[in-house]
Amino acid sequence: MAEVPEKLNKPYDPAATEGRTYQLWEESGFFNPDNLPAQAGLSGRFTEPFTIIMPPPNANGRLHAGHGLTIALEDIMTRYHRMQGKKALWVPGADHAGFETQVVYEKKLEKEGRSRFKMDRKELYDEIMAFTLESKQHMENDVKALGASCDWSREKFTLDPSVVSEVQETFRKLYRDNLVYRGYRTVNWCTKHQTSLSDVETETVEKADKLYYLKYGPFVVATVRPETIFGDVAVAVNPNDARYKEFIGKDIEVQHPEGPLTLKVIADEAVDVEFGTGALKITPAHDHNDFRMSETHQLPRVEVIDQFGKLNDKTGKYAGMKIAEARTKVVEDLQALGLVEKIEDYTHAVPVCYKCNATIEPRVMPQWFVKMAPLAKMAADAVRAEKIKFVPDNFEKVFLYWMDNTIDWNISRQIVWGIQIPALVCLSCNTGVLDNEAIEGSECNCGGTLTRDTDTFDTWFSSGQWPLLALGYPDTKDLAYYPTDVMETGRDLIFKWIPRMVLFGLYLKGEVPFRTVYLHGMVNDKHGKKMSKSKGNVVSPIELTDKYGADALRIALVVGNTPGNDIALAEDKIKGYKHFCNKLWNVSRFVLSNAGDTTLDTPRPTLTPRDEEILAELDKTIESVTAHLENFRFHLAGEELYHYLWSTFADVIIEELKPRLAGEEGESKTSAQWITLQALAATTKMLHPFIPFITEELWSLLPHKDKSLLIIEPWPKPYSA
RNA sequence: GGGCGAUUAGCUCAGUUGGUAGAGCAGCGCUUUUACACAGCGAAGGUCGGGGGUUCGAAUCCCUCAUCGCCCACCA
Repeated sequence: MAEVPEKLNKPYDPAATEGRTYQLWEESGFFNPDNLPAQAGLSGRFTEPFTIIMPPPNANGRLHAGHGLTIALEDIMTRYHRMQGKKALWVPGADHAGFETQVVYEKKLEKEGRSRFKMDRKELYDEIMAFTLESKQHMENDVKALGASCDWSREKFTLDPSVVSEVQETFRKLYRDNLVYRGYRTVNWCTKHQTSLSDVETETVEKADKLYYLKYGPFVVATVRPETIFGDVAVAVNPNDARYKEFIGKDIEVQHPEGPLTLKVIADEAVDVEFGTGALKITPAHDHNDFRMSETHQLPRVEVIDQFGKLNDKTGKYAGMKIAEARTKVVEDLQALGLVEKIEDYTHAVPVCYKCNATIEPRVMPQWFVKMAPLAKMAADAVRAEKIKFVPDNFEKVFLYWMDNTIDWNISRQIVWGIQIPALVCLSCNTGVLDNEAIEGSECNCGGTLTRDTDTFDTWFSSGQWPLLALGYPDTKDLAYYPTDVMETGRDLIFKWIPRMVLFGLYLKGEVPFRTVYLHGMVNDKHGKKMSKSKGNVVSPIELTDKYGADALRIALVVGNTPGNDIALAEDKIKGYKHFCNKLWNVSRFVLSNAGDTTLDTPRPTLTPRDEEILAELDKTIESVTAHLENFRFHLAGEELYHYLWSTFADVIIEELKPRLAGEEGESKTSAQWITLQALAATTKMLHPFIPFITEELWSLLPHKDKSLLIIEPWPKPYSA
């Protein structure tokens, strides 16, 4: 009788096993699809590609729980398809995460009593680079600790020289195709971080404010920002508003503490007759809507607030005051002049910086903008033509709504940490040209000087091209993996990231970047509350891995988690799945200690009718689990395996076969040994994508000659097939 | 103001095409007898948010109401 492997007599110890197993996998080279071997008796394996590009984690810290889910799901897909014989490629990456990393680093500088505004551009860049490269290593180790079977030989960093040059080349292409332009318009300005932000980098918060009704020439206007009165250039009314018809097109005189203003009365459909008094003061330099009206009606733009959120010298005695202070003072002075009719309480949504919650100030600046309409149409058309499938499918509607309602995308950031925009700009006339189409320092058509644009790209400009960049584009070596199969990421990126990848993929390569988008929900704390440092409820996936093993964490994250829905991650649940791993370990111990001379190579013996039933039940499980995995129902696949192993295999089959296994040598005993071994092997294989470490370890202990690593074992097929 | 999601056991959540409700944890009881005390087994626990409809049959499909949550939005 075969001896039970010594290892099985001790409880499974994830901490002692996982590192060694991961090393075994890496040494095998099988994470790299180029190395997947021909297998005896199996033709056609490892020829057809299956590709996932990993959303590159930010290289500015450790992984969080959401990353754990990402790794678990993508690894399940990659391992499943590899076992199914696909040439599976999962490309890892690291994101320099421009603004986000700069914010992280600024906090570090603040703690040290330093400030980026006092640092030389190069000095700051080099320091953040050193910090990022160090963080990147920690991040990569975390990804490995979770068991990710990704091809490290193909890892890409968003600041790799080849990536940088290709991102800049895309900008030049867009410029030549007239899809990017230098605009002078209001942008979302963060006064703390001293940079503009795209719309998706702002959040809106409810704010209790006051609505001031100001006597304004013959009108009364309602405003929450009386301090911008010095920048007013017009009064707008609705063309159909009978009350004001007589004033349209005329000039009026408006009083304020710094003297009278002469303003034009304009008519614009955008003015809501119902709101306030139906008359609106227009401040083009400090309000997005007003700016738009200034374009339609050719109005001047008078800036009265500077980049630090202080009133400038056009405001007379208010110059140098911060907005809040100036507002109080201006209202007092207007009241003294009898110009305030009434003040109402008013709650409205204001945009804030998504990192520091500072109120976003609309500010007129020269910046680069991507013309979105034609690109968005390509993306929307591709989705309408079902080139991309969404899981869950309701996200398709969200995507299309977004693509049908785009506004031009501001890609200039006034930060050093990122890819520099390859352009020269004229500070006199605000035009810009490509860096390779003019000489730095040369004269602009307007007589000004062309200087190097110091701005960097919005990080989503480079991330948006990631599926191609990660495959080494424009190098064609790996383009056979494009379009990729699945893009799996958090549902919060449906706006920030997914659309940009789709439109850049189509624009650069003429093909969608992925065939399926799988969106997972947010990983929240055990009460379903969002994890945040300030609440102190953040859990680290690595701490959980250290405590319960990566396997337990992975399967706990996946089972019970439906696509698109948030998950409440309780430590108890992970503990429960650690018990499950323990169960699998002990089932294996029992089966192996009773296997006798039977191995996985033993030909199928004569089975009893009951054995046939057992096999039929296993077949049903194989078919069902396979169908779930093919259709992105990972939570159901995991749950079904859980039930099969525990409630069926352990509780029923093993208990029932115990007498036969303990009985006399003979056909009945042999068939019982054969069937328990087969069921155990099939279950171990099917569980491998979910709990790769323990299953690889168990596989190494199963009696089977010419055994390879479990990661390239063929996926089980029904026995009746 | 729009859009989306949720409402199932004490808590957190599953339930793929409609066929007599499931998991983890908590609580209760039992058990170291061919695996499992880093436990196992068992019992208990739910009129599946309310109402209406379709159906032989509805947690599942349709309508409606209520409550909660998320996202988007140029009513100053």
